[in-house]
Amino acid sequence: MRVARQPAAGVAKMDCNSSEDDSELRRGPWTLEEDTLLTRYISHHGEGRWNMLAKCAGLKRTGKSCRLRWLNYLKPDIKRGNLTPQEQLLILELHSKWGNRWSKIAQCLPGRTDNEIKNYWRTRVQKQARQLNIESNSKRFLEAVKCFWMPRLLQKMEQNSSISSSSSSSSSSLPSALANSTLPITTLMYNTNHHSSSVSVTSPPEFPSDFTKISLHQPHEITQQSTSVYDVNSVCTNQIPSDSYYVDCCGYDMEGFNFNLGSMTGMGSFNLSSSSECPAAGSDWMSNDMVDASWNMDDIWQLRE
DNA sequence: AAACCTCACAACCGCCTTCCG
DNA sequence: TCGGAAGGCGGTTGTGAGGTT
Repeated sequence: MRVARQPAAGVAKMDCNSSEDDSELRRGPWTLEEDTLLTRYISHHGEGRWNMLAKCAGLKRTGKSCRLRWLNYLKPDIKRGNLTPQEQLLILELHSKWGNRWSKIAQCLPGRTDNEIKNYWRTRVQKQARQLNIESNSKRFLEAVKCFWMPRLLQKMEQNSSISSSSSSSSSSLPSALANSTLPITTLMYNTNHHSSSVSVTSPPEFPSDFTKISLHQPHEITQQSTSVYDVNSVCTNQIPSDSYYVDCCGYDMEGFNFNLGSMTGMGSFNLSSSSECPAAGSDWMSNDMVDASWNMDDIWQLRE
């Protein structure tokens, strides 16, 4: 965890409505003492009435500042650490549905704050969009997320689950990574049999009917091929090679989708091959070092070299 | 070892909405 | 019904840590 910034020397600027007390308002990083004061006060009196709370607690902070500090940092049920693949997947899904409605998205991720999700999106997702020279709010990027990133997160989840299940109970049909999922809204289904496996994310009843539905399959009945360049129609009709996972894009309008992961110049096709042209989608794209919690989409989007 | 760069994230800002007298 | 205060939210910034050159 990062060390808090040094307390800012400055105080809040005066405005026309400032009282004398306001001129002493502190800004900048919170000190341990302030955190203690705020936590102690809220534990005794509860949240709400933030301006009054700030005064009563003896904090020289605005109510807003106290609220933010509590909600984003001090609240006991806040989760720390990297976002899990499940959480990342959910964020991608919900963002594709709701856009920058961070607080709404955060409500679906217990223990995660809107600020954290917003930061995740800005620092990781938008970074990838920049690297790919795609506008992060463009349809093109959205499709890239849906068709590459999401399935890989699913695959990651499956990989995690198979590792954990093999280390515990190999006969379990519900991997612990999924069984332990805290996702409140997304139904995760996992099936495995002798030759095939799938992970599906489906919409719960309370979601609109067009809510994202993606499935990850590895159908055994399709003949192996060395490369897997195929068009979107093939994907949507399940006529795809089996050396790669594919996405069931039922929930998406894939018409006119022009995207080639390898060159970014293809028309009407995209590449999930295991060739060197697209190592991210290759058979070794998910090596063991991606299993740790710090895994992120950089691993997915290593498109070049 | 130092300078520089990038990343992550806490905190702030300003606008909008809701609440309340 | 109105106006001010408070709360909520999304966008932006500042800064320390860690990595790279």
